[in-house]
Amino acid sequence: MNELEQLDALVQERIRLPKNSTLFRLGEPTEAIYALRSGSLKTQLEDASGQVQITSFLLPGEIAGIDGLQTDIHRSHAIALEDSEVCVMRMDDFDRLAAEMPILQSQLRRLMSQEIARSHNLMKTLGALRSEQRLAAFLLNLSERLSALGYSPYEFILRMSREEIGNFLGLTLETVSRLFSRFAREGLLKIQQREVMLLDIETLRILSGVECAAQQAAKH
Amino acid sequence: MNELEQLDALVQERIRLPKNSTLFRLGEPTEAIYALRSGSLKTQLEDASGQVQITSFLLPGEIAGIDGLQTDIHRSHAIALEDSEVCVMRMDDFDRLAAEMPILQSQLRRLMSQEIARSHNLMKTLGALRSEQRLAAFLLNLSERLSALGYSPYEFILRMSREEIGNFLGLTLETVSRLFSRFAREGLLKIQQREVMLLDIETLRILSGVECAAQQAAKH
DNA sequence: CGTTTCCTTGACCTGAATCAAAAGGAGTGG
DNA sequence: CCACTCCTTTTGATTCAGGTCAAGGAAACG
Repeated sequence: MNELEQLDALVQERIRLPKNSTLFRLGEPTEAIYALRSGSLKTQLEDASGQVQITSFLLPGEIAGIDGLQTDIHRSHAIALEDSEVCVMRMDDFDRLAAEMPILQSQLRRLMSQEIARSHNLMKTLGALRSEQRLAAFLLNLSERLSALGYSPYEFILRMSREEIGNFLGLTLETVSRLFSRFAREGLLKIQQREVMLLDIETLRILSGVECAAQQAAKH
Repeated sequence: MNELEQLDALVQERIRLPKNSTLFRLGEPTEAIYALRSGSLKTQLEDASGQVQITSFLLPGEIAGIDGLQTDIHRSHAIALEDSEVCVMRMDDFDRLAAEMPILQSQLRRLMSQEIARSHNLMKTLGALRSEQRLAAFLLNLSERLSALGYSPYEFILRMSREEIGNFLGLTLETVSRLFSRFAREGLLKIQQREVMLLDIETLRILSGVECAAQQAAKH
């Protein structure tokens, strides 16, 4: 029985989320964490001026709401990119159950640690990579996660707009669009609206920043 | 009191870190988390090509090593920016003690949640702000944290080089240097090498991105 | 259908990177 | 204490990646 299945056992309550509906909003009390069962979500920060930064796109099996456990107030919005369904794990129940099943605590710890690692990697993407590298890394990341879910790593549908991708990657929607066109022109992928087909994952991987390693290896 | 004694036992071990020494390195097993007692640290990711991204600068009271709890392997380096001292909390001991003191678990949870929030905010800085906003936000953040420690929020010493600030903020060292010069020319601060004196925190705050809110408020 | 939202593409501009040079400090050894 | 090197920082000149502005076009939607 894997971790998610165990966490699943803790859950009776489910919520259906129509496209564009919010699972939680910034400022609301944190009562639960949520495991995405189907569909996809985005989470985003928003400051006083309305300026938004998307901090993650979630796929089935991934967790929303583990920020905000500090203050008991959500620090972000979680919004469905398509009709979705989540499992609710109330923190009260969690704590009660965790008293009997200590492993739950360490599983939550793992999930949080994973989120920290993910955020740090994203900081690297935003701080150190150029636009083409960012988009290539983004596509490969999606591809891998979908693959882990049993979907094709080569062909998938983007559930988010160009603008959302751009916001997430620290680029404008025009730049994202141009990069898609260029990648398509160069034969790396095919893209039609939100349907993507990755044609040359190896080159994308090189593009995404691993190429430095290859270069350095070549020198020796 | 028993509990306090236990807590004490948890952190009896201390480590002195000379400047530039490493507390832990990427790839090493995660045996403990570390609370900084004095001095300052940086943590940084490093990929196969040697490309580095600094993910945090730590001040006394802050925690290092809570990434890596997922895989039991550190995903970053932690390096002392000056002679420093840390308290060691071995995860074995922590888990044993937490069985008797459940509050420890929730405290760790808070710390991790805090780190997630911090990373997300930084993502916003890296993804959405322009260079001057990034540096202003960086200085104000340092100022606030130092202030919380009882130091002056106006006058402090940067323990990191221009290059390290630039890396952290996704800028080049030249850009950081130019911004310091410009801020000084505009009377926002004085800077001499690594000694900073903030002269106009309000304007810095406006610069750092809150100005949008002010503008919007002004419209209504 | 018409309307709206999203995407693409082009022209142009600008903020920050890059390249280059010099100057200031800090540490070292004579 | 000075002369030396090394490292960090500053500043200038130039370039360029990506942003901004603008206009069409294609899907999606009621």
